[in-house]
Amino acid sequence: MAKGTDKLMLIDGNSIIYRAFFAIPPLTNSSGLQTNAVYGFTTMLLKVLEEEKPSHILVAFDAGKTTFRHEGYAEYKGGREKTPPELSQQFPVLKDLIRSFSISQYELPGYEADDIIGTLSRLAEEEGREVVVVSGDKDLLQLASDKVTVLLTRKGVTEVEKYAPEDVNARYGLKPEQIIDLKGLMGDPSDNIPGVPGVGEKTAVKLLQEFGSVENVLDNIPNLKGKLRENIENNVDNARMSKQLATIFREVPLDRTVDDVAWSGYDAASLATALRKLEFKSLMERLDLSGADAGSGELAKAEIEYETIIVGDDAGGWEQLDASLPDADTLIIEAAGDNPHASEGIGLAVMADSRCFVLAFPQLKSEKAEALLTWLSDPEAAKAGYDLHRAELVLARAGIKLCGQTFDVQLAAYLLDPTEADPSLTGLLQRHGLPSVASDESVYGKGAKFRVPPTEELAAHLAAKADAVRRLKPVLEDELERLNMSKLYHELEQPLAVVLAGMELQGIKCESGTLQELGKDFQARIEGIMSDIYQQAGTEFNIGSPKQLGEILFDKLGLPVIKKNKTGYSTDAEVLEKLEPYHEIVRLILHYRQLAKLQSTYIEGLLKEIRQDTGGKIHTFYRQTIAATGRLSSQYPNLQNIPIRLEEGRQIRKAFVPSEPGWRILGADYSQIELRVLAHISGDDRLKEAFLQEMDIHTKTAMDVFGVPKEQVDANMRRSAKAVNFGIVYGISDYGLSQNLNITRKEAGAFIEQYFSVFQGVRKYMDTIVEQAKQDGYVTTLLGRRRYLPDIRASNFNLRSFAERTAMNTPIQGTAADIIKLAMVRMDEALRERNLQSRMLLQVHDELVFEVPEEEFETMKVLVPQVMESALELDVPLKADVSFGSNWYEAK
DNA sequence: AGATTCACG
DNA sequence: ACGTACGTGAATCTG
Repeated sequence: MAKGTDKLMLIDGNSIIYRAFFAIPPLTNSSGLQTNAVYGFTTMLLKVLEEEKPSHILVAFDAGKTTFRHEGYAEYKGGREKTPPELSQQFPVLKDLIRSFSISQYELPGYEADDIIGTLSRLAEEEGREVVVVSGDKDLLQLASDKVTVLLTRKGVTEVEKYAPEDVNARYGLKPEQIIDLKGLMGDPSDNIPGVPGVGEKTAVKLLQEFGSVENVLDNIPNLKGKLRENIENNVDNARMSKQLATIFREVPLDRTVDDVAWSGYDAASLATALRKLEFKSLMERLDLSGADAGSGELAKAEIEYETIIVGDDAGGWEQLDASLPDADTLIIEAAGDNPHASEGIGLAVMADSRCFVLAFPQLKSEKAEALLTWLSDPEAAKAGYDLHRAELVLARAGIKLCGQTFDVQLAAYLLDPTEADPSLTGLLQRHGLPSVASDESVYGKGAKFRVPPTEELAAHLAAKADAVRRLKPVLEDELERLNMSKLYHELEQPLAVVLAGMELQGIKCESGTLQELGKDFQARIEGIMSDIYQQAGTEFNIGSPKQLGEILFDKLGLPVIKKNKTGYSTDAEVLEKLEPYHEIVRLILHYRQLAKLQSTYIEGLLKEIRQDTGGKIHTFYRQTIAATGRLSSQYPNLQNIPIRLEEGRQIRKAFVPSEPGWRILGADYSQIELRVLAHISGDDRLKEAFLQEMDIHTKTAMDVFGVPKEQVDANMRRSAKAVNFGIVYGISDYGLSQNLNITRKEAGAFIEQYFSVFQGVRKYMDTIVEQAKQDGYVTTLLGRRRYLPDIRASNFNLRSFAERTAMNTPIQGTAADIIKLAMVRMDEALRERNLQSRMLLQVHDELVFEVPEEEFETMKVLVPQVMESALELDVPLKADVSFGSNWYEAK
């Protein structure tokens, strides 16, 4: 869109969306979302953009329910119909769309959109700029001046009427600044502004033409007569107050300037994607965007703006590659298989300006690859890529150190929407309306059909990926900036990726002998229990088959059915525990299950993962882009769920030992990090006090909830309080708590009520966060990590309730994740700075595991908790407990 | 491939 | 009235 001369456009978002909602017949897109108000707003927006060609734009919104106007007059806007849910649903949709237009938006609690517009227009006027205000509300006419024009929507939203001061005069016979006097006299039923009864527009205008202002009218009451005089006499205060209410406040403390809202047009691709999602096809055509949208079916052919050069000992091209390396900035590493510690490299692509160099992976061994290896390992050579964490591991397995990772589109995309199910480059491109690349599956095949295609085809695919990274990078960087996550990305997640790769490559030593010994023991007991079970059942069957087990328990033995699932009887542990009193076999089955799990998942599973080539170590792979809350996850194998709760399983931890003689395992875990985070973000005084006094939090909760002194808290009370605390963190419901404590829903409800009456700040937080999620459509952590909750406004009770609990839980769990991630990055720095040999090996959500040489025991015992506790300053102290052991079992 | 079960925080 | 606790990964059975 052509850039206009210097002109600021200020749009009254609330007013226009309301108008549009009532003016446009209900439209619904295929996913059931009503979009009429967004559609109406957009058509209006396109029209005014085209006609006015502004250089700066801001859309202002009302924020929250109460404003400073309510302080003087609580009934302000009272008696209004509640905003229909079909409309309030559309607010977040509209706000997203405005973002896709790259247009600024602003709202500030306590002020209305009018006030924001009034203030920014004043600032612009003072700078001598031209201003256009767009609204459906004629109150805004008071802003008209020789610099400020007001566009009012007329029937519907697409037609607008232009008001310069002389137009205001022509229409009302008044000067713009008299509009507030007009309101003062005639009032405004829609805002519940009283005015003077019996005075409508005509009388008000007549009075103002004679006396000029409300104040002057009031001074001249003696000169009036009859009913009019009586009405005004009786409503002097009303008139004054009404005028005040109608006056736009032009001194709002904005943290934006006119320059901040500069607009240089929209990005066609982003807008196309957004409009396609909304199914606004006519608008896409009107803007000629169909071609800009990669997801539109008829795929826009990517204009190939780069040259693909195959490099290799047979193909040549080394000199050209070496000459281009100073300009190289994009790297793709392709490997076969999901586990990067056990994947063969296929190839790599390096992009420099308009040249993309592609090599088969083995070419890295060529003596001509020296310059390339230097580039890969050069921390000063910045590299963008896709899943560089994985790339670092694959390269490391080939003996090559990767440095200089500065931007990873997969990681960035995860921060922008951690719940997006499709993390592939192909999916990412589609969502951003960029030219697509072939899916890996279509190039390589899947499962048994996996094959590496001929060189030409492979090269084209890798080059297309490198090109895609290059296109995505600026788009994602902008989005991170806009959503205030740049710092989170560059200072936390990106450095963490490198720290994780280091931990994974280091690995943790695991003694196969210890596992095998345990396994023999488990095996003997499993066999014993199996024969007992067969005896009890009177027949042999597959105990591991829930179907066969169900038949034995419920059909043959006639035990009561507690719960059913899709496929038949449920036989999970919860059900079996309830069945224990009925038959001896139940206890045996529970024990069998427990041992079978240990044997298959932990003994056999871990044995398979021990690598001889790295000295009997296990190398997990932490995934940084999976968990919706910001937590890490661990795969191949999962080292975040090694047994601990039951003693039999806990023995497994004895196999995890230091990799050097004389070293020890150090475990450090945060104490109650989630409840401490809750104390901080809710600001609840009692909860904060509990942590400031370093009390046992569950005992303290029991004291407060049951209203008894410490001595009278028995084990059962503490257990209940503990369950309530868990429930609070998970987003509590009476049903969930009742299940956990095996009590009635009513009793659980009473517990919760009692808790909230004591911890009122927590109740307030829970209410506020859900409300905020409904308003914004997302929640955030302390570091600004964001999670969208599309179901928060669902009419389906289950979906909505789930989203509400998620809204309560995610800021807590996510902030705890932020904190330990920060601690890990700092810990890595601290180890380097001090030249320590100790190594950080594992992270288990609130725990870090290290291996430490003897001479560093004392240092680490102090350093680790110090770094963990100071990772982020909260209103309550963070606490980390440390312990040493000769294996992971003992470090408790 | 999807469901079930269970290990962890 | 509605019926779930929040977040993961792995093994196994089944259709």
